[in-house]
Amino acid sequence: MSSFKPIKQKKASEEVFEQLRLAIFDGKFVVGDKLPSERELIESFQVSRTVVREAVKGLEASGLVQIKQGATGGAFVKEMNFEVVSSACHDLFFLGRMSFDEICETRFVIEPQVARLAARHCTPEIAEQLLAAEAEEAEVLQYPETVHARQKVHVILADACENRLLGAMAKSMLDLVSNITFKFEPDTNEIHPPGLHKRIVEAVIARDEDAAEAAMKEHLGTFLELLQNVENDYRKSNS
Amino acid sequence: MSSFKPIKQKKASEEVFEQLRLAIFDGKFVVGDKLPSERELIESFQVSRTVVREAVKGLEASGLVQIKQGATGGAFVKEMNFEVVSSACHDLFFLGRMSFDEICETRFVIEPQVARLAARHCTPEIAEQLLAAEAEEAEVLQYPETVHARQKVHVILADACENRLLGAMAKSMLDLVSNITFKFEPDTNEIHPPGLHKRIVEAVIARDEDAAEAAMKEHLGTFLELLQNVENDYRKSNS
DNA sequence: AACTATTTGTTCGTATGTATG
DNA sequence: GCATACATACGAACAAATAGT
Repeated sequence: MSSFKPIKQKKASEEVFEQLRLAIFDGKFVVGDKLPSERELIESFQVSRTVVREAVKGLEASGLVQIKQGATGGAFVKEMNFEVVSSACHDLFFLGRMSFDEICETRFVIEPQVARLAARHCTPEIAEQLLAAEAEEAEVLQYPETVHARQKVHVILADACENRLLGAMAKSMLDLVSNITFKFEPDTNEIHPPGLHKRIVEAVIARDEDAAEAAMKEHLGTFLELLQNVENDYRKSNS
Repeated sequence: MSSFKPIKQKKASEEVFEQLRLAIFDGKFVVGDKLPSERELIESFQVSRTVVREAVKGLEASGLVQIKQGATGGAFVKEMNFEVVSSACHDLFFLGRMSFDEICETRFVIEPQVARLAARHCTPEIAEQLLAAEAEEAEVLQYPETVHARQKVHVILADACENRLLGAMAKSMLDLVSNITFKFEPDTNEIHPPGLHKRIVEAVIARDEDAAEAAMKEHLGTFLELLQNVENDYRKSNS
């Protein structure tokens, strides 16, 4: 007898939001397509302009569409890429929901596998990029403003692993670590001596998956542990 | 000479959104806090109610706040959890930006490490849960409607690994795989015979990290390869 | 360069729904 | 039941951006 319907009084804008979202998922609007204009949506959904605008605004906040104004404006379905997971991770850390240790651990888990996959899919072009990055790295090591040069190898590997999700995760963690450690500027030469990437690069180019994974593991093992200690001290002295 | 600042004619609602977002990131509002009411925000920002509403709506779509109505209503800062990365992955797949193969590969990379970490942090409570899940799994194997029982072990491990990001990723991939494979309902008993989790559970409870990782790797290796073939056939026959 | 059409951005006034005390 | 405080919703109007004529 109690099998009556639970009348879901969903908010109108949520309803519109969901329907538009589903339509995009269903491929009724593909990348580059323009959603119906506000006026048309008002007609279709029989709601006020406020409701429509809130719904479309929600789509924009979700990264699904981009809104342009003007005569040829409207809400255009955006090319969604793997940056969404990166920015989600970014938010989680800066809201204090994710610890530095978790970031390091995640790097330690993912990057060796990324190196393995990169070794599996290594092409001559990738090899060239890796060698160039490593040469540059050794060259500019004395200039402290070129810290980012030391990340190039990691970025190249992330792109070369041919798994965009894992690549995005790796790059995101890398980004967070360097953002955080930038604050207390450790002696990078000590914490990250030159030549540390050499074995990784060699293994990847040789397409030796096991060696690539092992080399990355060893690299991150010493490197991240040092960083975690430094970060720990830094946090303690600031509280 | 060209070092003038570009006059950013940002939209008012974007401006309000950004300022509120920054305030939350800065800890000026912590979890459970109520943002100022619409009226107050109108006063502070000197904008219309619509602008304020769109901005707050954007915060809600970003998962930062939850809006409640009524006398004690308002926009409350939400406990942001790792669901955001899960939903980002969800969107990416359903938009066709992520392939089934990438999902499987990601699982294959992450879950063995999750098993390793779970073994490292295994408590008597976890052990109990694992054994219960495995017993239930063996018991209900003949009922096809209980497919989800076979995922319990994975979920428990994801929660037990004490790295929320890796746990969320693992659960998200698991969820996607079972959502997808549900469509073509393969003969699960063949593809996923009973007792496959046994070695994993034993290793985790014994806190043998290497064995846990290896057992999970072996489990996923055969399992995912089969699934990928089935999915491949399914997709071909549907196009 | 000026005009026009279209579309989003912003504001205001008003009314309604919902939860608390 | 009533008052209060809040979000939700509607509609009309004007502002601003943009492309085409």
